[in-house]
Amino acid sequence: MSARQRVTVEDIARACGVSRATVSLVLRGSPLVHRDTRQRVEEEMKRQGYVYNRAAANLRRRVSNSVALVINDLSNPFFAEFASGVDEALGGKGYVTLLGCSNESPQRQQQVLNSLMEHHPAAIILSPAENTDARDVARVVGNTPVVVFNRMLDHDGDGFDHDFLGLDNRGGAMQATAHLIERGHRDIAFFGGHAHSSSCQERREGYRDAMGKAGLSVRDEWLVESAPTRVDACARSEALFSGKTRPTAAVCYNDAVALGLMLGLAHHGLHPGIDFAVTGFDDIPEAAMSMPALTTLVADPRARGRQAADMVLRRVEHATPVSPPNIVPVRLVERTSSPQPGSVP
Amino acid sequence: MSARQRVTVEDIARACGVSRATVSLVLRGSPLVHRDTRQRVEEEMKRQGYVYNRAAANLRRRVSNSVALVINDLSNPFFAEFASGVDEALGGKGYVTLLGCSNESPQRQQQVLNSLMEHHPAAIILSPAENTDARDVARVVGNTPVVVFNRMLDHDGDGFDHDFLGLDNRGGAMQATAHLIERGHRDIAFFGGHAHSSSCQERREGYRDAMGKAGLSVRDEWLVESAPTRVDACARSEALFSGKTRPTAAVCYNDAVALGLMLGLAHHGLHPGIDFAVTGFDDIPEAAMSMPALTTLVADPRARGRQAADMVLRRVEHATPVSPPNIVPVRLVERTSSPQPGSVP
DNA sequence: CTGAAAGCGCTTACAG
DNA sequence: CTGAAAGCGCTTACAG
Repeated sequence: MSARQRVTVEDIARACGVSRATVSLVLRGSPLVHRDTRQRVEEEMKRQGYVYNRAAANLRRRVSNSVALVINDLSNPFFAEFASGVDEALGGKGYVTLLGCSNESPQRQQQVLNSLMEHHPAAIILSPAENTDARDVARVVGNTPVVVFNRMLDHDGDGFDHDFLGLDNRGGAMQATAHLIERGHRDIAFFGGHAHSSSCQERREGYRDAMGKAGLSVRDEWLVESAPTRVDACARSEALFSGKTRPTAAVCYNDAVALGLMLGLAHHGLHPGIDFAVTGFDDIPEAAMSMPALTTLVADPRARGRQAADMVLRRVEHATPVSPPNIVPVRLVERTSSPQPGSVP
Repeated sequence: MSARQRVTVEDIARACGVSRATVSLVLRGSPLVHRDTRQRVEEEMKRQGYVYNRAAANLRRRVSNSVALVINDLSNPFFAEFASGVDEALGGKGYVTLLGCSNESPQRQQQVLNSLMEHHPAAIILSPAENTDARDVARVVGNTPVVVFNRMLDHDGDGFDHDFLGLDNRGGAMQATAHLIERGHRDIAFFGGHAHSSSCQERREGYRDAMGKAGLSVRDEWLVESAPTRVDACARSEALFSGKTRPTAAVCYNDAVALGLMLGLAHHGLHPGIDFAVTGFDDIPEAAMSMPALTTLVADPRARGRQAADMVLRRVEHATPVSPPNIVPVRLVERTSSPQPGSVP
């Protein structure tokens, strides 16, 4: 009673007077074993409190039922929702999620990947830290299938084969910009994000595309960088009004930035949704609940999480080759934050 | 080249002309092996791209380096931060996080626990779904150390030994209520939360304590339930004004509820922070950024995550017994959402 | 349908 | 310091 011995198939087999193989067949639901035998075995397992040791089984079968999920920033609701979607889909298919957080540090991410690889996951879902080098990732993951989410890696393509799931950043920003132009705005800024990140670059391109197509010019002082967070966006908001031509609207890098900007505007005596128009990107839950409600692009991170899990499991289970990048369209949802041009001086 | 054989200690041993035991000693950093031998082995491992199989090692050593983390709602920033803190602390101590999400469903939680148990985690950190029955949890976790976070389980104490980490809900709500009383409010409501949840009950008790101590009465219609989310709180906000004595302030179940209420007040033409006072609970990042900034209680979920990880690892590594419940004090932070009584009719 | 044997990749005494 | 042997808990052919 003291030495807490784990109960194994051996114990069950002995108690039932059958061999270990038979117990194993019961465990795996084989039709080979007689239903009476099966029932006896199952009752004995319950009686002794047997719990399957999947690690041992996986070792013997040379398979894995874990998937590593490496997240850059779990405190960002966008990625938390994504993670939740991944876990939901993996769980539904009998896989277990090995979680690792990089907190946007490529060094930490490398450690996390190394540590998770020791568990030989069947696949890896990587929402990379900013400035992740594809060659670093390639070195550690070996030939484990990888799907990269949301951001492209630096030096991508240098022989690191992986799936990619991302949003149509360019198209989304185009939609947002076109929407503001339709509303009558001509002096439109692009606000927030780190200019070196692939998603920011793509969104800026979409913005430029739409501006160019409408024959509108883009002023340098209308391209304002910020960390992709509410706090920094709020702090940087006055930069929008430092030039001589003040914009009447801003396409924001994402919702967090847009909400931060709205707050900053309020501090400057401007009323977003009345005398300044703002759009976001992502449609986080707060977007619909803000005052004014935020016009934004629906990215549905939870669905993206399920999708990433499905992509990676398809590769694992059907040994399919790497697919071309999977770029998900985003849909504009109009709310009250993007009115017609108002009384901005 | 085709049959992707995994490289094992055997391969390394053969290539170096040593035994598997020697390679194993190198892996585990034993001082027993000569430094030249060690170096040869390490180089060979690098050359062949060896990756340690920790599952095999754990099986042989009869230990585990994984900890199961079961989260009720990852899309809630409070729990996402908590999860992030757990992962950070576990990773720092060489453990890996097995993630599972219950999405507030006790049934799903049971499945998740069952699935995670097959990996024989060293410990379990459980942020339980509402209405989780302690006996269900006890049945599946066997003698694995468990720390329960944030909410008490139903039928707790019936022989299910576990650690508990929670917030001082009662004390926190007392502080918030006392703060409003100090500001001059007398008609104070308690708004939001599910009345059957332990945390809501405790917070309501703290509220009643403070009201009673100040000789103020609590009216039934001032106890308003809601789901602990922004959306539902917003929808339920008019219930505050259905009675004949309208409150001038509300102690809210948590920040999400407080933010939702503020929005609902705005829809009713009330200006929170000017003619109605509101307090929250948790201090989520949005709290400081809202308009008006939310007076609330600092719970620091990320630190709580690290703390939960430390608690559980102490039990695992030093085989310490279950501790008494660990109730963390919370600190009031005063912001602009809780002014003196205003012009409420 | 069931049993005996081998083996997944590692570690642990036990000799030398 | 190193080698040979046994074993963690399971599964997989292979016979019967």
